[in-house]
Amino acid sequence: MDISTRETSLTVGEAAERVGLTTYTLRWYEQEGLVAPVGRDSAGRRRYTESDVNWLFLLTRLRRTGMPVRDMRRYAELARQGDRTLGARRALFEAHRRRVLARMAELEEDLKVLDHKIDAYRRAEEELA
Amino acid sequence: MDISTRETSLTVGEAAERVGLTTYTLRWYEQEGLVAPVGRDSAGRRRYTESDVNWLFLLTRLRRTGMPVRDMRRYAELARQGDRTLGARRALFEAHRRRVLARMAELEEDLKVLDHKIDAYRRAEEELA
DNA sequence: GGTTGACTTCGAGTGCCCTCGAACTGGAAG
DNA sequence: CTTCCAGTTCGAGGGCACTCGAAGTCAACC
Repeated sequence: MDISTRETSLTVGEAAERVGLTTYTLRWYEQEGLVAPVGRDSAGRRRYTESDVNWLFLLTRLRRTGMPVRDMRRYAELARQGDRTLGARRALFEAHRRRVLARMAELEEDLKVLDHKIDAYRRAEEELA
Repeated sequence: MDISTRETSLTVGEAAERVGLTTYTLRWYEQEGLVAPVGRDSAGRRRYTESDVNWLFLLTRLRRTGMPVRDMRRYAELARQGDRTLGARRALFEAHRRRVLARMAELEEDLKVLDHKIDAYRRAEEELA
C-alpha cells in the first residue's frame, strides 16, 4: 500500500479504537445504514478515511445523547442525499438539541433528589452516632 | 374498606399513575425485589401506602438517572436491612451522584458538538441561498 | 344476579443495541 | 513455505427493561 493510503486510511480495528466502538459495532453500523459503505482495499478489507472517522465520531455523540439508532439512520440517509437536505438535517439537530436540554434539566432535578437523600442519610447517621 | 384505608392506600393502577409507571412495571419491580412485598386487601389486591409511593418515586428518579435495575435492587436490599446500612446507602448515592455529574458533563460536551453542527448547517444553507 | 372492569398470576414476547461464534481468506513476518 | 493475525460474511445469541396475553377472581353497580 502506498504512503498516502497509509496515512489517511485506517483498518476497521484502528477506526474502532479511534472512535471508541468495537469492530463488531462498526460493521453493524454500516450494515444498518448508519454509515455509507466504506471503501475497501484490494483484499476486500475496509479502509476508513478521515471523513469516515469524523462521521463515526459524530454518530457516537448522537448516540451518547440518547438518539435512537433509527433516528441516526434517518439522519444518515439525509446526509447521503446531499445539500438539498441541509435544512432537514439542521431541523433534526435543533429538535435533538431541545431533547438534550430537556434531559439535562431532568438530570438537574434528579440531582437535587439525590442530594436531599444524601443529606437525609448523613443526618440519620448522626442521629445514630 | 374503611375510611383510613381509603385515604392512605392506592390500587396498583392508582399508584402506577402517580409515579408514572405502568401497572405491569409496578408488579415487575416488586417481583424483582425493587419494592418490598406490597400489602394486600382482603381480596388479595395490592394496596400501596404513601411510603410505598414515595419509595417508587425515588426509584423512578434513580432509573431516570441511568441506574441499572440491578443496582436499584442492591439498594432496595440495603434499605430493607434497616439503619445499619445507612452508611452503605449514602455511599451508594454519593457514587451515583458522581456518575450523574459525569453524565451531565458529557452532555454539555455533546451539546457543543450539536451547536457547532447546527451552525455549520446554517452557514452552508446561506452559501446555497 | 348479571355485567363490567380492574385486579390476580404466570410465562412468553418485544424492542433496542449490540456481541459473538463459525468458517473462511489474505497479507506480512520469520 | 508455514504461521499468524486481522480481516471477511452470515446468522444466531445475549442483556436489559419492560410489556403483554391468557385465564381466572372479585367487588361494585344497575
